[in-house]
Amino acid sequence: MAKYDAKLDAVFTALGDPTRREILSRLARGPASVSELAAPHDMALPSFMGHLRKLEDARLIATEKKGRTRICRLMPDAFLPVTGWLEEQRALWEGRLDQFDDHVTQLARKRENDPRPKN
Amino acid sequence: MAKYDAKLDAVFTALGDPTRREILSRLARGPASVSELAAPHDMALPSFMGHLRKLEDARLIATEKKGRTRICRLMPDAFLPVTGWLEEQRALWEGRLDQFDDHVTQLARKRENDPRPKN
DNA sequence: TGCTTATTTAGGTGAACGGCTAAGTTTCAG
DNA sequence: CTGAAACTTAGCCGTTCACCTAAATAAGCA
Repeated sequence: MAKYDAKLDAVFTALGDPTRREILSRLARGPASVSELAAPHDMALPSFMGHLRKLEDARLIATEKKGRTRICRLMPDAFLPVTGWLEEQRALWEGRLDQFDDHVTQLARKRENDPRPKN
Repeated sequence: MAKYDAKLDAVFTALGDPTRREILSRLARGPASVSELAAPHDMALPSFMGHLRKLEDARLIATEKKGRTRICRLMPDAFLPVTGWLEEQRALWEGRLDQFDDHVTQLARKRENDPRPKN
């Protein structure tokens, strides 16, 4: 477990910014050039490129230069560590609920055998 | 859609730190006091409290002061916006794949009616 | 009351973030 | 060959991050 940890840092923090999430949503619909991606974002290009950089560092996107334009595309597998971690957490949490259920069940059983021990 | 956006920022960036993810994993097994939580983390308490603060701001945990100790517990519902967003992305992505399939299918059909148009 | 435990507050540091402008570089189009 | 398009590099700026130490507070307990 926790094999993905190094990547989780990069991916989660990359997802922690609305601009970057919007970029991903756009790219989910298909590849696009930098300026196409940047157009809806009221931001200087260098700032915008910073976001692309982070997404690429986190392997959430890959880019390729074609002539003078750079094409970006989504790398959906990069979400796997994230969904994996969330799944782990859910398992832990539900495991805990099960224990709680067991506990309650056991209490109930005890009460049946020996009703109102004290109270 | 995107109703959760404000929360997504806080939750994703909260999850972007390994210390904070470990805290969540620990709390998935049940509530704990600040010092219990801090024990495995080689870090000064004030630093550690900073992490708890962020988790609480993101509503991933809730805390309550009991006497001189503060008890922390997981708030698993805070993951819903995250899983929701990931689900949205997956839907977009798969929608795109479907379109691609359609496109290929159409090309194939065309080719059957009119084999080797050029090549 | 006074000691100890469990935070909490205050404040400081260096690095990273998210934004900017200005000035390249590379490629395409005429 | 020249100019516009599409990035790219360099560098500055104020804020937030993730740490730290030192000192203050609050609550049990002997």
